Amino acid sequence: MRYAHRTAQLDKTSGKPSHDTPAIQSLDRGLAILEAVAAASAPVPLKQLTDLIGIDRSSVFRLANTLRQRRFLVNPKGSKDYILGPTAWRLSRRYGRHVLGTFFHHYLQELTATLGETSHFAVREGVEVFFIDHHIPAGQVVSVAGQTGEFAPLHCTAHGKALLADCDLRALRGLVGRAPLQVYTRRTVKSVTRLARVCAQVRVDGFAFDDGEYIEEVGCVAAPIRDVQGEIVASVGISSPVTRLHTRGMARAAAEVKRTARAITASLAS
Amino acid sequence: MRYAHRTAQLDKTSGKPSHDTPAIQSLDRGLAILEAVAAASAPVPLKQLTDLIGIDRSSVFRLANTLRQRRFLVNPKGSKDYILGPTAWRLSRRYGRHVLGTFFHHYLQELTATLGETSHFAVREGVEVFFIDHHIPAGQVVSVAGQTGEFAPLHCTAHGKALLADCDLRALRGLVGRAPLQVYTRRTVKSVTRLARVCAQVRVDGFAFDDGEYIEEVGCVAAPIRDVQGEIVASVGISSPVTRLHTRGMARAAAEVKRTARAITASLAS
DNA sequence: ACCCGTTGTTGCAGATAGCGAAACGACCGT
DNA sequence: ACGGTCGTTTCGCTATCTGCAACAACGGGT
Repeated sequence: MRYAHRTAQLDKTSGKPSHDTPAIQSLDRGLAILEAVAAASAPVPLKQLTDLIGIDRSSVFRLANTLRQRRFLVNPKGSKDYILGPTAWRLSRRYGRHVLGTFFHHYLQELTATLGETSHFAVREGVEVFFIDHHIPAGQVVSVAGQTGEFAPLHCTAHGKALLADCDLRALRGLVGRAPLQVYTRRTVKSVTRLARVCAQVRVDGFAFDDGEYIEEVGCVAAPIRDVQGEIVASVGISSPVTRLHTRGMARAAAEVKRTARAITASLAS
Repeated sequence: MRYAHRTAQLDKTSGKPSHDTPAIQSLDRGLAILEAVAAASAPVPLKQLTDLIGIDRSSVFRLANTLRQRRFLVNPKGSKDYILGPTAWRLSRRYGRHVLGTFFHHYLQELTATLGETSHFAVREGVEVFFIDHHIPAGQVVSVAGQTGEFAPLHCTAHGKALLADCDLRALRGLVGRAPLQVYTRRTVKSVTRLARVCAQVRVDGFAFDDGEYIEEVGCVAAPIRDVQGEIVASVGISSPVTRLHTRGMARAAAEVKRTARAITASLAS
């Protein structure tokens, strides 16, 4: 097949051909690539795109590369294959808000209200944490910025550790490889075995925390959200300046975050 | 500002400039337009895009037009302004699946399982129904195709009427204008006043139906989903070949759909 | 009603920017 | 080590995009 099913220029309501302003070739092709990646269920190698849309590999490469620069596409952990990137997500935020926002955002609101800190939802996207929604406290002088649409590493963030909670050493190795973990601050967990122990602890505690392991000044508490089968599908948590997290004690935050996670998990089971 | 904040070629993890394959200009510009529209909260006129990205009107027009042909952008009811289209939505649904899918899709599964018909979620997007998820029955010889990512009119679909249920005559006039309603089949509701009466009935019954008012052969039953404040935020329903809907009786379908809607509404309140 | 400014749309010709071919290089399996 | 596959880069040609400018469709003011 040539490059994808262009909806044949028909005005849906009337059937008359809409005036034929010719398409911009490279944009059109680029969008075809984007759709192809979106349609695929697994990371897509360049080759596959090439014979899917039927033009030269070099062109496909450059188009895909442009999409990557704008983060419509990304390569999972340095692989050459393509998956959808955060910008693609941002597109949806208007719709996404309608839905996801309407349905779950109030959990973030409540969490932020009771704790006075920025709260987030996150999911695991390949080997990274991906933030899908946030809520920022009103009238708080200093607070952590929202991160919706951003990626963060798994091994040194509370969300990441919450999302990894069910992993054992083998699973972790499979995910992050054998290489030593990227170090961001003096507190960053360096070894995978250590990380595995942390995960075990998260399973016990029901929450994970990050004490400036990723960004020196920022601490975080997060808990896993599970679906009906008990699988971890997302995480909810709060971010705070480390100092404040210490002084006010993380205990209360942990309790509230866990409560929220449980509430959401429960609402999924109904 | 020139056309948007390109993420300056930095490989996030290492800070080294990623190998500088130059971007495809037209694709890059097209994506800039897409992002601009996504970022905006209201329909965007061409002019605005033009001075936002700082190139000639004609180019912007042709780029935007290409985006429209692929339905990344659409013009709300014949206006010249741009909003995000269904394709953009489909992209995000890949993420959306992770979330929304995991969280609510099972309601559709159950509904489809008990009734043996295609089920949908929809939201109101401007003056149209927008389908955000669906589930198709397995092993059913004839069933209605899924419509995720598609638009449909409000006044002659079950979903539309469910979404409008709380509207009175004034509200309806504000939404659809004074013009007579577009007629699709002999059954289509033609007048706004009539529509208002139907809405009142929906409020009483707790569900809406469409007896081939939009597409001759397709019938549909839908019920509104409400958020904590009681506002209608979405709808859930099933589509069926009209004949089957008649013979099997719509009563059972209505009951099940209402039950599902109530369950979701309840899960939002928790 | 007329005009004028603004904004959307189409034609055109020139030049740029995108294209394919081919060379290069990285990687894998045998 | 070698051959094959796939990703990346170079290069020169020309198809394709672009900007200009004319045209058309509004809309608001007088």
